[in-house]
Amino acid sequence: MDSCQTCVIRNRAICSELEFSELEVLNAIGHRRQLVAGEQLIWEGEDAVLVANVIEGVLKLSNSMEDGREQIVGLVYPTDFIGRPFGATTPYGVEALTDARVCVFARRDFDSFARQHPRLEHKLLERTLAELDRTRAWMLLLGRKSAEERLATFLLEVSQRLEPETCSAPDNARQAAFELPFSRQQVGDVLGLTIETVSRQFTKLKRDGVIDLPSRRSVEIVDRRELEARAG
Amino acid sequence: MDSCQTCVIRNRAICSELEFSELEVLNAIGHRRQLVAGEQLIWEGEDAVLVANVIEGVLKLSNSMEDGREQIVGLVYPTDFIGRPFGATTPYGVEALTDARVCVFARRDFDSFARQHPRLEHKLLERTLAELDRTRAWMLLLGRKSAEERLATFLLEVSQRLEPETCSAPDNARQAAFELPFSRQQVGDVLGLTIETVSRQFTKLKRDGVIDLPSRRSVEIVDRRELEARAG
DNA sequence: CGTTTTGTTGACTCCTATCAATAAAGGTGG
DNA sequence: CCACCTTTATTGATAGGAGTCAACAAAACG
Repeated sequence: MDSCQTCVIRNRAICSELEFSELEVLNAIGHRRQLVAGEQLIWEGEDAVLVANVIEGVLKLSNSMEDGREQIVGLVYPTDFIGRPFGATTPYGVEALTDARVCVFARRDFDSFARQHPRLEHKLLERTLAELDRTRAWMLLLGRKSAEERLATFLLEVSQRLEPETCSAPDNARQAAFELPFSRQQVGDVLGLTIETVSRQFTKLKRDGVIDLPSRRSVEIVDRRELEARAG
Repeated sequence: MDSCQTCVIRNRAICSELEFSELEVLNAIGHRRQLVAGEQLIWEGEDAVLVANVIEGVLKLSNSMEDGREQIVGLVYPTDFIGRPFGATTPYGVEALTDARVCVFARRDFDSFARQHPRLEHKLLERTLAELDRTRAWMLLLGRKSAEERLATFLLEVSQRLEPETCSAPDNARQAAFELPFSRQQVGDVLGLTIETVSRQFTKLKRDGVIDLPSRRSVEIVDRRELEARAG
């Protein structure tokens, strides 16, 4: 049952477009792994021994400094690819933010499989290019936006990437209400802010009637237009 | 004479590893273009009509906001690839910071050539992955580093990527003295700082004997160890 | 329930942005 | 080659936004 054939992300991850016979090979070199929230999959700077696909859950990629300062440099959602193929080391740590299921491969196995399957490499290239675009857009936020603009931008992005449990909604659906898979500290680590500043900005957006916060981790976008205006 | 055969970056760009016959095809669909400092090659958000390879010079990739705030999201040097293959739009502007020579391709021509040449796509994938790593490292700088740490980190990186005119030095040579291809404003746009803050940090590093500034655009690293310490 | 973790709020500080005035380079044309 | 003008960089004074430190509140957890 844990095979590519029954995989829920089968048609949306980089393994889509592979033929039946190819999938069997891929299935043989990879295996499923269940992660609990907070579990580390890859340590920053370690030899790049594995790569993976996210099946379910949200994970963070992060860089940190010796003195403890940390910056989340990427968030990965279902269908996203994790790890550093064709490289000696994975320059960022990977940790599950929610319970998660991933499909992991030994990097060397994956590398050689990929090199023999141009369609897979092409998919990976398209994904990597898209991720680079997203990352660069985030640089504008980190370099030039105010705390309020950062949080507003973040909430809008999360509402797009967090799809509803039910698959009935259209592909580009934006959720008005959702559960944040992040603590305040993690939101700070994504936005380059302290936890206190994040908290104050949440409070401000709520006080101004732009969002509602039914509970610690849940957010409801009350006035999307206004939130977009505040995103800069 | 303007052919791939005589190209100075022939063996270091994504076109390396292509065979003679393939190079001829590539040569036919691309052409050289000379840019003067300040010339815009691609506008932010425009249809992705062209991609290019940098032969000589330095160019910036930047994102900006309606109110004029700008963030440089990437710097490209000789052998680097420019543009957004397989995508509808190029989400950042590309402008030459120095006089530059590039080898440009219509994106559609390049896309179809690439899809037929897995070795080229593989090279492009490796480069894109490396660029993504560099970009993510930059996020730590933008999100968490102080002005002094940012400038120190920047000077160290530039000294690595700016190779000497003479090709005699080893591949990973780090220049102690070099000409910055950037104005103070551009340094600010890379680091997410204002021009005044950049200027003050330059002055401070000079006053402390870590660097010397023989002229506006030239920098000499006097105490690399100390500069590294200040880079965080 | 008590304990621990996480989040909020307040007071205050500090770093960087902003505003403003010079100073130094760089170009241009006589 | 030099005066003139423009652009770029430096420096100072001040303000403001986010960080820091600290107390408290509210969930979460056992």
